[in-house]
Amino acid sequence: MVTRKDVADRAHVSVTAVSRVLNNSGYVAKEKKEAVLKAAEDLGYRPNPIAMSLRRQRTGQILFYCRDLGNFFNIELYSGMMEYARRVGYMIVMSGTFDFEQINTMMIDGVILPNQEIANRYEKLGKQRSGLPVVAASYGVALVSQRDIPYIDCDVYVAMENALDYLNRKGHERIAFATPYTIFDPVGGGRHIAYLNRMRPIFGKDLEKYILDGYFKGGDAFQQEDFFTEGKHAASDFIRRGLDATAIVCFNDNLALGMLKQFQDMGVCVPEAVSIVGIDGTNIRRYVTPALTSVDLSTSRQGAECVRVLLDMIEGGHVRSVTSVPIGLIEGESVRDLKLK
Amino acid sequence: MVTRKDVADRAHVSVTAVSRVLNNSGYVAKEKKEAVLKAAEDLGYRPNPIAMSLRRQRTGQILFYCRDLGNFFNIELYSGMMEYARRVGYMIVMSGTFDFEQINTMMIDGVILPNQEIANRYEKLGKQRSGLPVVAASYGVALVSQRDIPYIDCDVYVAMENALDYLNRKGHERIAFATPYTIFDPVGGGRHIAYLNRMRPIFGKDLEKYILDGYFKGGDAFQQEDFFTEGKHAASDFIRRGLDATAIVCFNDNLALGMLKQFQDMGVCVPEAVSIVGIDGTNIRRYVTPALTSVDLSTSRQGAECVRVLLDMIEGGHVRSVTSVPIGLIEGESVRDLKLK
DNA sequence: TTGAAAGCGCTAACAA
DNA sequence: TTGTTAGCGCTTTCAA
Repeated sequence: MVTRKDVADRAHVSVTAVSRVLNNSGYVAKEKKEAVLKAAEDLGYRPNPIAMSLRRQRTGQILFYCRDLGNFFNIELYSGMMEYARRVGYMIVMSGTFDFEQINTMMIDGVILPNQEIANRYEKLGKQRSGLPVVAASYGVALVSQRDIPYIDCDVYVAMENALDYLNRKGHERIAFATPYTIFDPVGGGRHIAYLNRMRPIFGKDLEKYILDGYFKGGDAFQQEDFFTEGKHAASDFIRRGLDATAIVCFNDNLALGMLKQFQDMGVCVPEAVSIVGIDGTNIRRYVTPALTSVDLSTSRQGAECVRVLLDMIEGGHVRSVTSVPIGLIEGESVRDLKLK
Repeated sequence: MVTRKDVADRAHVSVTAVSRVLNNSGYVAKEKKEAVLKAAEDLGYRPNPIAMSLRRQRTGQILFYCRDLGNFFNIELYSGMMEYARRVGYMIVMSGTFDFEQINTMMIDGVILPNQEIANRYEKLGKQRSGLPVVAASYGVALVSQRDIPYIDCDVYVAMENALDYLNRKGHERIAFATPYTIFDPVGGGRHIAYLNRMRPIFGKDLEKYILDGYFKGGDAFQQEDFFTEGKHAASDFIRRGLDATAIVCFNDNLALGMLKQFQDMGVCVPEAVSIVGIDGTNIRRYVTPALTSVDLSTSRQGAECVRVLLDMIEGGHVRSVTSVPIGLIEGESVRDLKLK
């Protein structure tokens, strides 16, 4: 390994001079400058990134506290983070363990937590290392229980309303909901509440029949969650219950894909027999037939915003408590227009 | 930030003593030891990872030189790397730029290159920073042009043979091939060669009609490649050419999914009208209907092996030139058994 | 205009 | 058994 000392020796100057040349700072005689440059070139000198980091007390790395790449949503969050970070010279490292303590052993300048539940836990258990900035992605800011952490929010209450509005416009009134969590579990968040608010008037006391829920047993925010498989179960239940709903809103795209798959395996046509809407708007929706109609949560944008806000804290010291990303809807082929009937 | 110095002051000992206690090395009097532990606890001391890294000249990080998470194959490689790395206390950072120089600014102990093409370029352009260990994933070791880098190989020649063998067993003789590269482009590698070898006797001079190729224009190993979209084009071409093949082998799963999607959009039934086999065995194959039959390349295993071999170089100094992962086949529902006819 | 020296947080050889 | 010291590679006073 070639160090500044080596360059200095070769150019017959001090390491200080080398630093000045390489950083374009301070005065240094022209000819010495050239000598340094040449020596550095000859030796193939490369600055040592670790030493740089130690010196400036900054790693240029951010932790995305997540391990599950099985959920396409996380992949998109991550992609958004990567792209933004890359442009501003940062790196994203990904890791999620059961042990927050491990965060303290990492070379990072800040942490991005993937949701409120983990953020809450972090507040309680993890905030050991003083001064490490943290932001969290959140899904309905009204449900955030404490505000010590800035949130980059995506309002899934609105997302659910978008899904239901869209289905209404297509003539659907009786709409079921599939979620892996139990319907009153706060983890379900705004999606659950919005559905209940909108559908209670429609279904009255029959409402709970139309809710396909509770597939995750002993739910734990840290477990690897297989939404796809639970979606298959939800589809089976839908048929078993003989529901007369014309459409189903799914907790997320992975789950929607599971339902779609199971329906197709059972010979139930989508969208002819039943329509499906996902939530997330992940890219994967394009890969299936029928292409999934899904609520667009601007996920990669949310990832990018997480990085932006975090860097604002790291570099500028600014803290903004909540940032939001827009919600849309992406039409696919998984919803039948009943008005064309 | 609390340092060992702070702890030392509070415990009325030297920093050396603190180090010894915290590292369980060397002698230190029992009562001092306890004082140190208590002081560290009181102060909430955490070792500074950057200083540790500088000291031991090791970052505990490995670069996966890749940026494209749109290809499920890369996601699986990455997952395999992450899991293995996690178990041995390393982190994987992911980044791929057009500029190899940037690698020199990263806090990493080694690099994993995602394929031979990039490895070749790296050899030519990048090997600036001396001593940084590198391994590469490869796809047919016979095609590796130089051996300065250890390869973790996955023999896609065999993979293609597996696909064709399987199709033969199911009664398919006339089998087309879809690839985004031109058929004689070495980038295509073993898949191409194996196909040509096996199908030339079948198709004779008509062979090239059955090859749907060349969709990537001005192919560049660094570009973001959209296999899915090119798969759609390949499917359209298949129909347009009016081919009488009963099955198609696809370059990879993403491309296969594109073909499947396009066939379905055009009303061509898979596998009734035409069978499809992918190569990769990515998890995504389960998400579509019909589930994709695909050659299993042990991708996450390959990712893990990349890390294992690289760590062998980093920590042990051992170098092994080629490591291989097994090839299998995962049955889905995208191949029709013609023998049941 | 230049370089010696101190320091970022940590470890290890050495001396006491 | 303990602490002083030098050093990992780099930057930045500070004095010359």
